[in-house]
Amino acid sequence: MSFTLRQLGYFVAAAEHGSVAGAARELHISQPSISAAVAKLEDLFGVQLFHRHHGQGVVLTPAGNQVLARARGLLAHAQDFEHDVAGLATEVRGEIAVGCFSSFAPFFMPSLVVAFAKAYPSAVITLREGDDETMLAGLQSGLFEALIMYEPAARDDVESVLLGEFAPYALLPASHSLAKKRRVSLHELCREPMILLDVTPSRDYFVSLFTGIGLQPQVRYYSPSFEMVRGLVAKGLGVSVLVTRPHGDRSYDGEKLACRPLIESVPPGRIVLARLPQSHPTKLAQAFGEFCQTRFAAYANGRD
Amino acid sequence: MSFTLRQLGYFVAAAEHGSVAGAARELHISQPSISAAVAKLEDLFGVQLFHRHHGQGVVLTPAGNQVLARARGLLAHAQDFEHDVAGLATEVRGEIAVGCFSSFAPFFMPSLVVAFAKAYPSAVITLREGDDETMLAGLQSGLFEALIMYEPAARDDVESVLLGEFAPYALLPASHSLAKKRRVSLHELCREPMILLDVTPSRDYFVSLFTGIGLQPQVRYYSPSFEMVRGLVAKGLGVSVLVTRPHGDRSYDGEKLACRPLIESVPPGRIVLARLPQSHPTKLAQAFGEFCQTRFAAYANGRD
DNA sequence: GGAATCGATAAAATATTATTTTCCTTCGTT
DNA sequence: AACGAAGGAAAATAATATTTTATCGATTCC
Repeated sequence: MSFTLRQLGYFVAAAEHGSVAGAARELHISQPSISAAVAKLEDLFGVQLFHRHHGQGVVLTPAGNQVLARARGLLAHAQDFEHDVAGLATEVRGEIAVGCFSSFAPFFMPSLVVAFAKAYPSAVITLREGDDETMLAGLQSGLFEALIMYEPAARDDVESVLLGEFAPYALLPASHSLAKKRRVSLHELCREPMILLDVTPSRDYFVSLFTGIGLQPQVRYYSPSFEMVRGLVAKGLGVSVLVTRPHGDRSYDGEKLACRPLIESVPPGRIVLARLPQSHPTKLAQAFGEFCQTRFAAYANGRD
Repeated sequence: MSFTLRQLGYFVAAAEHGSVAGAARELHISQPSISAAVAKLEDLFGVQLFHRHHGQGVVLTPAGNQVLARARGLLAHAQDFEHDVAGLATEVRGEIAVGCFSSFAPFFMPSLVVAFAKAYPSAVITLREGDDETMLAGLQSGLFEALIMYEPAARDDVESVLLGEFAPYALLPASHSLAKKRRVSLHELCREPMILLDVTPSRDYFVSLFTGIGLQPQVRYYSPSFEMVRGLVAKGLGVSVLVTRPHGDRSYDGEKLACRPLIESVPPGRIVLARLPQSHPTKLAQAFGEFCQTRFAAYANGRD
């Protein structure tokens, strides 16, 4: 690619003016600049573009005419390109890939995607979900720009903002004696067989609720499936502690469940929006971040 | 237009390699060149294009991905442009505007255009005709690239190559006594009333045939129309001298004409191809010039 | 732990682009 | 015919960009 967009622009200007000097005046540059640019193009292309009529401007050769038409097209394309790219930094549009930790993806993401699409019609969200490590790796490798997940251990290559804190609750069979109380304590729960949602990093969080106050839960079943945990609890095989809570209080096979707040004041589950530190994020990425924050704030007000 | 095609190319290469250093090796330039180009683009666009993973290449940001797609498009367009323009200098295609002196345009141009179009199917000839001065002015102003005309007075801003020499002939009414001879002399003709084709520069040429040998023709009618001259001669109003000769020997109103060679050896009418001196003519212009020369050479062999 | 790879940076060298000045040609005017 | 104005080209110089040659910090692989 030997020629320059600038040279093409000078050539087009000269052609439109029928005058090198006139084009120079319009572009606020010196006349020899244009003269040199045109000469260089002619040399590069091996084709004479103008007839020089001394003291009386320039006239396109037929070849110059054909070059002019194509040059205009290319310059227009370049301008479109610049406009589009500049738009990425200044307008909320384009595509944004978002990741979400699987466990709570179905609780937040569908409505969030819809609401965001409504707020920013010219933006497109691409969604991915997966386990904690996969998602973090994907974020780092640029697979997506934003990741909604439980607050990870502090790291310098990922920055995260808190979206909301969600208090864990006890999950009991509806018929369980503890279900008669309005609130249950971890001490009471710890006497029951425990059914643990076996997903990183939730697992460690749930266990830490007990160990944090010196208790040691008796885990009877480990399951990586949220609904499996609910099913096991519903059938009376044990109790569990969870954070996210679906709308209905029945397991997939129809058994009734009871959710009760914990008596103890425990550290809540902290859901964050994680992003790679970027010196120049797109406007869309910024808008998505702000949107998540305000939306989760509203969410917290409505629930807590 | 602040960015450069070169910068875009470097960016695309880096994106394709997932590595600044790798792209540098492929392009046979130094690694900092690419690093700087990408940094400049990011600065210009206000958008981060790559995530830098130290010691492990670069990964496109989602924004970078969108820029990449458009950059590829623009670069492809630029390459097409370059290819097309280069083709003007190396291939016989495109458009060429050709002028022709009206007087003999209908004798040569239709078949010449057809033959040229057949020889170079991807070339297009645009044809114009007019009087001598208009045509020369058009050539100089770049209205067309080539001009077929009678040899003009020598000038330094137009170069011309001889296409063919055409001997003038005497045009007589078929019933005229001179028509009984195989050849006629200018002296004999000069005794008849003369009907002169009144077109520059033909007029001066025809008169000079007589004055060149000390004769003074008695011009009865001046007409700028070739067929008018033939009609007047056919009706017995006088005789004429012409160069171009149509296929039939009848005037428009059906009267019969006779054409006879001149006895004297006179300077022939010289038809030339005139062009502006161009340092870099298109391949098409060159091809047209050569085509005209070979075609007129064949023409001369067949006729003279 | 050490070698190798990758990307960013600083400084020097090189190219490219702009500007100023001057010259030459052509055109319109006197 | 002479003159000045306008337009373009050429040469010299100045200002910018780009490229290269180092060098550094960070990371991965062995």
